[in-house]
Amino acid sequence: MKRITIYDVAKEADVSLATVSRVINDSNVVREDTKQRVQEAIEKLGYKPNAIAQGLALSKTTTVSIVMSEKLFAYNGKILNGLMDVAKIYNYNIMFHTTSQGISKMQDVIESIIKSHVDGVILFNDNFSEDEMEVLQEYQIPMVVVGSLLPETKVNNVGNVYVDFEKMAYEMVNELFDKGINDISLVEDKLNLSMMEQMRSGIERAFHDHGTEFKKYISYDETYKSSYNFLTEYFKTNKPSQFVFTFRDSQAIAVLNSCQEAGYKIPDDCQLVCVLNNKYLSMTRPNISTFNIPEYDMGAVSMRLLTKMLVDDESVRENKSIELGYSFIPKGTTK
Amino acid sequence: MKRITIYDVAKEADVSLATVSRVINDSNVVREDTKQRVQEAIEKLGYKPNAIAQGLALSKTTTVSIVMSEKLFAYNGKILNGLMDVAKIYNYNIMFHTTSQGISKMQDVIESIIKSHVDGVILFNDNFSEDEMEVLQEYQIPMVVVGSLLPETKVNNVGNVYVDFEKMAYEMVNELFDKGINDISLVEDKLNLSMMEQMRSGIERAFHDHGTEFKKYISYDETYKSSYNFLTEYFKTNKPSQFVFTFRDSQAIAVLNSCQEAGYKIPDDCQLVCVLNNKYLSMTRPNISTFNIPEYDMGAVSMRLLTKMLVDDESVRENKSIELGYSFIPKGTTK
DNA sequence: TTGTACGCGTTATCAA
DNA sequence: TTGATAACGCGTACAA
Repeated sequence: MKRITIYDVAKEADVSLATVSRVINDSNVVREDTKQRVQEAIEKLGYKPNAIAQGLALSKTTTVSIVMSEKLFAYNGKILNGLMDVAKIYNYNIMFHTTSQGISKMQDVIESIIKSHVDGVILFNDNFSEDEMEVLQEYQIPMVVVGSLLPETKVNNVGNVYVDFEKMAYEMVNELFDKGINDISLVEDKLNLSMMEQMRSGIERAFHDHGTEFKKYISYDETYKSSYNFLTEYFKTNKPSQFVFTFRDSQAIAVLNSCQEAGYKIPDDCQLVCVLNNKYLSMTRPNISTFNIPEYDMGAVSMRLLTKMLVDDESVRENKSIELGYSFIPKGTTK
Repeated sequence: MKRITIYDVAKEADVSLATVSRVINDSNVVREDTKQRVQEAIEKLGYKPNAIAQGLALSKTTTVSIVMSEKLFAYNGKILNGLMDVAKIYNYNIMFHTTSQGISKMQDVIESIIKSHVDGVILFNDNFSEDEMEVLQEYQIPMVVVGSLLPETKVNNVGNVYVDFEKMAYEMVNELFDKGINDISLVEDKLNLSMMEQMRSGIERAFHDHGTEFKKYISYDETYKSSYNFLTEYFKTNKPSQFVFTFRDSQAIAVLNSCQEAGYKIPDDCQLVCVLNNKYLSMTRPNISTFNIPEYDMGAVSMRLLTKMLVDDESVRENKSIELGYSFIPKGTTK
């Protein structure tokens, strides 16, 4: 079955292809009755414009690339939801790229982004180096980074939608100090290293403000099982900290389970917070305290920012950096 | 910055664009020294072929569409991983489409698939009607459906990679009957309705084989919270079934928590199985028994099947339906 | 208001 | 072995 082209429609409606093109693109110079005829022909033949040919003619694909690490997207469902919903509203197609250590290096992803001539790119944090961003920049591909605050960089003109994890950690630790709590741990999340870095630096700043030094940055393997095993062993000879920051659900649950099984009471012996919120935190006993990070909005705002940059870069030249708020959700693991 | 085209390379290497094209596409008729010259020019200018133009010229985009419902992809991470890895190997780009009730109806997704001229489509179950598949079929777009067994349909020539949930349920229930257990419930999962249908029919068949009738197909709202609340209320006046099938982690955990809190012992008073396995099932006490569904393989096999269909449909004409195995993983909620 | 003709960047066919 | 040139399907100046 041959695909219907604009020529077929033109012949059917007995006009030139230019006229058909005008009808498709809502030009208002077409006379009403010919417009009618053309639309009937389109309907009759079931014509759909070829986006590839349009892309070539216009040098515009109405497609944006989303890049995230293979391990992350199970956790970033809501961000992805936000991205997809807004992309749908603006009629953008999504090219989806994942990166992982072995099979798909960022290098290949960049290569395919450039070849595909997508109109813009959305990058998740922890996925790329500055060099890699510069490559994209050379090709003038509009770009927004979603996740945490982008460090000062020579790569300019990049959109950034973020939550200020540094501030979040800083404020929380200050409050803890006010309550007399100073034995605080931060459990590393290898999937979100840039966010970890910011939280750590916020905590360090708070410690420093109180004339002391933060030492309990805990780093071990990334799976629930190994975390759980590590901690179970650890708690045989060590007491838990007064307060533990974790980033993801599974880390928090590992702490909760191992700690409770070692005979410690939560939140009495050890308070616990998990930064990223999801339903699993409500399935434990007690429920795990967390933050309300506006994940869906992070996606939605990022995509909206990108579309603005695509339509008219000037209009957003000065405010490509958008901070989103957060709030603490106390549950059963803090007091 | 103007993008480098094949013309620029031709001029730089002092050959015609035809020759450049031959070098790019590994034609073996090019003399070695000119090939050298061209490659140097490509290198020097940083030329990358424009995939859009290639797509137009070849009527082939090396892009495949993946369609899944917005709510599902948080659960289908592993399938997606399998899909992406294999796509990467065969150098296919991925167009990612999500469907949801409001914003992006399947109709729009189909429209954009057709316009994009992707080479093939991978559909997740529960995402489309037979009519919608027929539309894709009309446009001759190769298609594979991943998830559960496709029912007999007039839409032919569709790939299908599946796990036989009907058999799984049937076998398990038979074993239960052998052990004298006949009070069995199946909790509906609204996110995976076609799989539910198959499990239900497997259970019904087993009941029928034993001369009785299956009645405990339980259906309520889909979130953890509402499930938990429903069950908590339910167990105030009702005993749990001897054996409960759930599909997703949150449903299983809702049963586990509410049941235990109502004073029932698991697995003594009530046995529990969750079909889809993930790490959260190991975070509960006791750990929840489950099945090993080869999710990653489902994705990988699907994509490989699709690429085969794209390259040479004849070679796979007779075996487009691929069943993958499963196995039971007993943990603490069964005995 | 409509049509003609060129350009978008490739591949492929044919001559040379 | 190489080079012109016609497609691929569309948008758009420009002409009519």
